[in-house]
Amino acid sequence: MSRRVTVGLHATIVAVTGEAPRVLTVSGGGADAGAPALPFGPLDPDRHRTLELGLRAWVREQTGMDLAHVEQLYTFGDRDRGGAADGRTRVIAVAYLALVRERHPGAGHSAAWQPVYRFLPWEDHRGGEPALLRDGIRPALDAWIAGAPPGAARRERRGRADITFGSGAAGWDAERVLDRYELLYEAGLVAEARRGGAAGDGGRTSGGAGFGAPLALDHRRILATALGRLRGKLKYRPLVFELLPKTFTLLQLQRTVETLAGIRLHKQNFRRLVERGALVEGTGRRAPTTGGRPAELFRFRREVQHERPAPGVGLPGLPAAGS
Amino acid sequence: MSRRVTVGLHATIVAVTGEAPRVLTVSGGGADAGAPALPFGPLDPDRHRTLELGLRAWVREQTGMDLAHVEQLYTFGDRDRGGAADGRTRVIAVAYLALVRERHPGAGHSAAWQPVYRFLPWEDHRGGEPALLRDGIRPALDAWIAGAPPGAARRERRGRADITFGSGAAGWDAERVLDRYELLYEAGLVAEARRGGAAGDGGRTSGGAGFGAPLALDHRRILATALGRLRGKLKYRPLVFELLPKTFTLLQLQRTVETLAGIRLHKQNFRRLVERGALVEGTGRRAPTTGGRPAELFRFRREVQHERPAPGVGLPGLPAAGS
DNA sequence: AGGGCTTATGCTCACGGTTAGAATAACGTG
DNA sequence: CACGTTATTCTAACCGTGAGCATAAGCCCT
Repeated sequence: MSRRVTVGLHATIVAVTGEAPRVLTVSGGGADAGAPALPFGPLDPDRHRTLELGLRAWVREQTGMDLAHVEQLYTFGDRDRGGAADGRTRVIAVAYLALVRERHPGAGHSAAWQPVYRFLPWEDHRGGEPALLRDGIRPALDAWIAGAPPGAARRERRGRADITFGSGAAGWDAERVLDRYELLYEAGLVAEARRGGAAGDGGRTSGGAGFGAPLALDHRRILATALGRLRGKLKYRPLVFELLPKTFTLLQLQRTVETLAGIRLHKQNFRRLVERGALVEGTGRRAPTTGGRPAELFRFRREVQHERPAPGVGLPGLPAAGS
Repeated sequence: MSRRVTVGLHATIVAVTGEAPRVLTVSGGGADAGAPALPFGPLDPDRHRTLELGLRAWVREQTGMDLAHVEQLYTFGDRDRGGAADGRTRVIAVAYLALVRERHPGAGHSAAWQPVYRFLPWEDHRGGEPALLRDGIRPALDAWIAGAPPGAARRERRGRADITFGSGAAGWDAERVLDRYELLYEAGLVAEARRGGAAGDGGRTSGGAGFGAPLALDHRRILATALGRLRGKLKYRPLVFELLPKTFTLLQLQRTVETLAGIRLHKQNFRRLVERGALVEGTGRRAPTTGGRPAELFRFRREVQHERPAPGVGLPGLPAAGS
């Protein structure tokens, strides 16, 4: 007897406040042991004219929030990804990334902002390589590597770990968020890997409950996809400005980028890049001083998008785009 | 009464032969006047364990072809995108890009290879800017721009046209394939815009049947998405090698990249880039001569993927990745 | 008022990669 | 053996980036 197909719309809503990227979560529904979830709901084929409109409707309902910038991320459809109450429905998930400025979860809703790096703690390298990586993850990965039969299989694991988590020659590539999460998943080092999926190693490599806080369903995978995409896109699209107030100082701008990219940037060079790219223009006004020389307030020049092909803030490793 | 939801799996299968990128099509089904279609079929929630496996199954059935490299592109779900026989079913489309080496459509199938640039003729700039662009598209776009009320609205159209089709300061950005198709669609300059969608201008701006050959449903939009993604990804992923025989000359490699990117590259620099990136290694053998000094045959070094973070062939405009 | 602290802003220098060609090598052909 | 063709090597100018020094402009303190 044929199963039904349902399409779920999932929103990764990101804001930056207090030098931390945050994601909006709702209280996890049912299946998993109360892990928080991303806002989501099924596509209503009658009421939702487009997928994106359906997403906006669900988000408004669950969080009271209107989304500005929204983009599609990826569609997940494995049979075992969960999300179905019964076994008779096949649930496809279309995941979106949304960026918002405000911070009010909308009164009367159970939505709450959570720091992104609670779920992906190994991704924040602003204070150097996190201790968790050195003391927890790398050793666990080494064990996972050693768990493979010697020879090609083991070299294969070693190569993947080196390239995704950066080691030796290859540095840390901030964009490989999804690769890293998936590697940890396969190695049985995140809690979700033990919820029914086929963990490569049976999960025996890990000691505790896995690294980072879990989310419901495959929502942490979606979050990893979102962060990776966001980091990549910062370089060639002026997305940061969706997260900032109308006027801001260059340091605020820099901090926001650093917060998302998870790395520190050279101040003077960052300033040069932004100004040479004509991404901002100074308002004459200065910001309320915070201890030093007061900074000028800038505003985003929306026109750039109609002037240059790929305006972005430029992250190290890859030169800024636009010949 | 609630409509049903169906998920369609669509494949953009690309190969390069004879200095032209080609896409595999099947004879268009039903609705549209026989325009060719991409291979596709509905997800069977019972039989297809993952979306990608479902796609492979449909492609094998319709074209007798086994796919190697497959990646997801985008999910289309607008209510008016068509694809439903009756009005009672909501059809979501998950589109994929696949790269293949071979050229045999598999005997006994109606599948055929079509040059990609038949459908997107304005995208091939290898011989300089195509005449169609100068004599056909730009004038038509100018008319579309002039059709907007003076002031902000008109400036808006002008800006979009300039940035997507490159004009004046902004050069031609090979990756903006989708932007260009969508602009032409909005301007009523492609045949699909008149099949029921809400064309911005009612289509009155265009003379003939629209630029480029149409495909069934929204398949030309999918093709544009695929080509744009492919062009972008060439830079930081060694995808070209999926399209080449096991050994090849550097010129063959260059021609394949040029073919996809739609632009010509500087020979000496291309060679240096590829060699410095350690993407290939020479076999001692030489290629059968074609008139000049015989070229050495190279092979792809698969190991690079485990050595460097973002190996690709590098297109002009954006420097090659990997610091 | 002046020293010291803090953050903002301006400027320079070296390095590495890219662009654009010139120059040379190796093969077939008339 | 000169010539046309394609392959391969090398150079020189240029540009953007990475890193750090130097100066400016506020505050707080004595």
